[in-house]
Amino acid sequence: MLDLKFVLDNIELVEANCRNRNVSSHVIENIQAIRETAERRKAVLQAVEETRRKQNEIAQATGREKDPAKRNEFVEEGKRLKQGMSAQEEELKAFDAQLKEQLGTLPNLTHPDAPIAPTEDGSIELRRVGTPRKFDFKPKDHVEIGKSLDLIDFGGGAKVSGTGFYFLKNDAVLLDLALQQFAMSKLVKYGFTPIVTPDLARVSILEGIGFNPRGAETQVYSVENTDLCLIGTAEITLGGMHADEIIDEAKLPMKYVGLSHCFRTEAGAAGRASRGLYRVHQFTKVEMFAFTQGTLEASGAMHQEILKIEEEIFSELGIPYLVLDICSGDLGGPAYRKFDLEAWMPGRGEAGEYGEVTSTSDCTDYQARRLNIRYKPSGQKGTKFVHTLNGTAVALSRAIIAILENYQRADGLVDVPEVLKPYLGKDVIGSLAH
RNA sequence: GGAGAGGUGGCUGAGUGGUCGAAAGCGGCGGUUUGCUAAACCGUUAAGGGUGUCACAGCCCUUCGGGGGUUCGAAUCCCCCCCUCUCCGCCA
Repeated sequence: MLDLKFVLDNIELVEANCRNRNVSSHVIENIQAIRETAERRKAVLQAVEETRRKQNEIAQATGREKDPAKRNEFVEEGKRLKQGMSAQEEELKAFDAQLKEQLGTLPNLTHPDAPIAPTEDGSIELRRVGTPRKFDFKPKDHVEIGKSLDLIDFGGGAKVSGTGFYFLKNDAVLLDLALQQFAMSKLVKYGFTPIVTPDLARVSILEGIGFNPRGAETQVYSVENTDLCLIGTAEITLGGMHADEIIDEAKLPMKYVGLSHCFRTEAGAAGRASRGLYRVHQFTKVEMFAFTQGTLEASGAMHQEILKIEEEIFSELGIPYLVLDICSGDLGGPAYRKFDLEAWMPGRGEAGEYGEVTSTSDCTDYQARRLNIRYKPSGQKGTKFVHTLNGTAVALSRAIIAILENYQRADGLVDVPEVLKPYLGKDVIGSLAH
C-alpha cells in the first residue's frame, strides 16, 4: 500500500507509474477517485471530530456538576448530541473502507533503474554465468530421469491429490533434504536467523503482504470454515511475523531464512510450459526475508546482498544461470525492484531453456505499511515504516529439475554436485552405492 | 475439547463508571557533578490523525488485544472473537 498523502501530492507520478506497471485501466481511473474520496472523507472526519469534542465537553461538565437540576440539563444535552452521531460515523467508516480498497489497488513505485516495459520480454538480462554443458548423448528431461531412476511418482501424486502433485522417492528425497541443508547452512553463515514457519496464515496477513486470497484471480488455497490460507511462500509468514510491532532500530537489519511448504492453485496455468516439477501445487522452499531501515539505501544494499547469495548458491551448485532485471510491467504489486535467476535446464523445450529458479524483491515500505511494522529512527521523532525484502534461496522442485537435468550421465544415473555430497551422503543419484 | 486466570505505553506493572493518555519502576533522551567511566541527583520521554506555523508552539480527535453494545460519560460494565498462562482430558 502506498501512503495516502504521497499519492495525493504526486498524482501524476503515481499515474505514470501505474501505466508503466501494466495495471488494468480501472486502477488508473481509481487514482482520481482516491482524491475525491479523500476529500469527502476529510470533510466528514472534521464534522465527526467536532461533534465528539462537544460530546466530551458535555460529559466532563456533567461529571463536575453537583447540582442535580443542572446536571440533568447536561445529560439531556448529551443525549441530543449523541443522536446525531451514528449516521456521521457510519459515513466515515464507509469512506475509510473505500479509501483503503482504492489505495490497495495501486502498485508500489518503481526503481528508476528498472527497465520500463509492459510485458516480461522487456526484462533485461544483466549477466550470464556458467556455460551450458555439451552432452555427447541426448539429454533426458527430469520427468524421464525421475521415472527411470524411480525418483518421482507423478501418477501416485495424481491419484492421491490430483494433477500437479507428486511423490518424491528414494534419492530425490535425499537430494531435496541435502539442498535444504546446503542452503540453510550457508544462510546461517551469512547471519540469517533460521526459521521453520507455519504453512498456513490468516487472510489479514496474506493481504498485508499484498496477496488477495479472496480475489477472482487468486493463486491461494483457502481453508474452509476458517480465516486461514495455505501459504504460497514463506514470505507471507516471515513478513507477518512482526506485524504491528515497533522494532528496536539497533536490531535492524533483521535477516531470516525460512523453510516452508508452498501451495499454489496455479489457476489458468494448464497447458503452459509446465511439465513435471516445473509448475506444481506444492513444493518446499528455503526463503530469505529481511527487514531494513526505511531508506532506499538500506533496502537497496540488502537487495544486492540477497541477490549475491542467490547467485552464489547456483554457482556453487555448478548450474549455469542468468540474472534478469525485471521490467516494470512484470513486477507485481509490492515490488519496487525485482531480480530473477533463471537456471539452465537441458531437458526443457527442444534443446534446453533457462527457467526461473529464484526471485528477489525490494518491497520498500509497501508491505510494512499495511502490516504496520515500524521502527523509531534515532534523532527523529515519531516512527517510520521498515523496508521489507524477500528472495528465494532454493525452491526445491525447480532446483531438483536443474540438478537432475544438468548432472545426468550417459548411463542414466545422475552425479551429485560437489557441494551437496556431504549433505546427501552419496556421490551418484540412482545408484545403490553409498 | 473442558474449567479457571489474564491481555494496559519501548518493557515490567498499578488502575473496576467522571480532567486517566493512564501511578510507579525499568529502559531511552537531556542536564548537573566528574580527569574519564560508573554511580548519584534533576528534568524529560506513547503513537496515529485533523487544524495551524516558514518551522516550532498551540488547539482538537482517536487509541488501554480486536469488534459490537450499555451510558451524558467506559481501561473500568455487558456480548462476540483473537491471543497468553494454569489445571484436566486427548494426542505426534
